[in-house]
Amino acid sequence: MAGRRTDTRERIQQVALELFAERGYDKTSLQEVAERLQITRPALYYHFRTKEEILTGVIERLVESIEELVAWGRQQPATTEARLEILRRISGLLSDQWRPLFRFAQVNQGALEHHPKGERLRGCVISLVSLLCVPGESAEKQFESRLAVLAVILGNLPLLFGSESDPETDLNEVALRVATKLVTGEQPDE
Amino acid sequence: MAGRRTDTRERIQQVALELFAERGYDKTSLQEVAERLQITRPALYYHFRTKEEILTGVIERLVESIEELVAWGRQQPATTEARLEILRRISGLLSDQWRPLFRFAQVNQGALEHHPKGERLRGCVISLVSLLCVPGESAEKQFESRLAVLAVILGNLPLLFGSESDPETDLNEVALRVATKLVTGEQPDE
DNA sequence: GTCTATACTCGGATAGAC
DNA sequence: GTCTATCCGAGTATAGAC
Repeated sequence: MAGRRTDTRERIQQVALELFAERGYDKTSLQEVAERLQITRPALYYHFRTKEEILTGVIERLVESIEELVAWGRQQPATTEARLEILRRISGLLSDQWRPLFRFAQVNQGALEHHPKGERLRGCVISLVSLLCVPGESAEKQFESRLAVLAVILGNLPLLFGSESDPETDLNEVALRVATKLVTGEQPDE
Repeated sequence: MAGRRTDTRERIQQVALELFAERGYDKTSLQEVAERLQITRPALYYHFRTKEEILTGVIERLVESIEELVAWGRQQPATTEARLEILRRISGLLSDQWRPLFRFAQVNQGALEHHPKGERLRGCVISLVSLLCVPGESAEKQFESRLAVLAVILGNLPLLFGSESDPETDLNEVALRVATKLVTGEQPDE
């Protein structure tokens, strides 16, 4: 897993992620990918056997980064403070490194669903959303735990939750406060 | 807007909705649509000038049904009871008539984003999600109002919120209770 | 007014030359 | 490791049959 002479493979994946996130998987032609890399279309087929295999690579990166966070989150204690820390961590990643990956996931939701690796991706997204659930709890508490994670995620997608009235507010902040309330069971603390 | 002698046009839209919801817009070929209708591919072009125009028809149905609900919801009083009634109504529609339409919207999120009519669809989905917002309220309250609607919607997408531990629970019921709490500001009433 | 036959273009994919 | 040539399938356009 080392000593690759050129970096073409990685560059393809990077350009593909960009284009897939912008225009969507299906609407992105390999022609465009090749052009942006200054190579010809069939040249791509040296590095990947199929267009879908390029997708696979991008999905794997997404899956790995989520699984990493889930693994970390699982070995945190079940205290309220630790759970809030998990929420903050998710929010931080989303507004930073994860942004393009999540944009990609959102735009290509349909393509991901029919992809071989889609099952695994779905599984780890569920793990992420369920990270704050405690096994013994009631169905309602579990739903609230998941909703809290979702709230933080949605706080990073202004499209749906942008408040027309006052666009100044930091949506992330608001989402985090609402998620906190959901997890702690209402505690306005102000 | 009446007196069409054959129903081919409607049948195309119906079959298209089915296939788009199943396999996704891009992965559905006009060949498949035509085959399922027992006509030839070019015959579709008599009724619709392009594949995208078929999509447009499906989107319009979706938009209309949402706008209808939003219009009704907007003329409800701002009382707590009325807001809960709105949530119940959304939940009811989702688990019934809207199910295929929402599955379609979910699978084809990417395609919808790049469609001319996508803007309008997005707008009316935002209206739907914001239906319980009251203009003067704090950003937090508004976020919670939107989250309540989302919760009800998510309660109908078992994929993400299914509880492994006890799959017997009616997710809709749970979602509705959680949404109620969000709207009324915590009131366990049990 | 409704559909079929045919043909064109473009994008994904393969084989083989350099 | 990349390019040329080529194939195939899908969206699209048009002519014309009924």
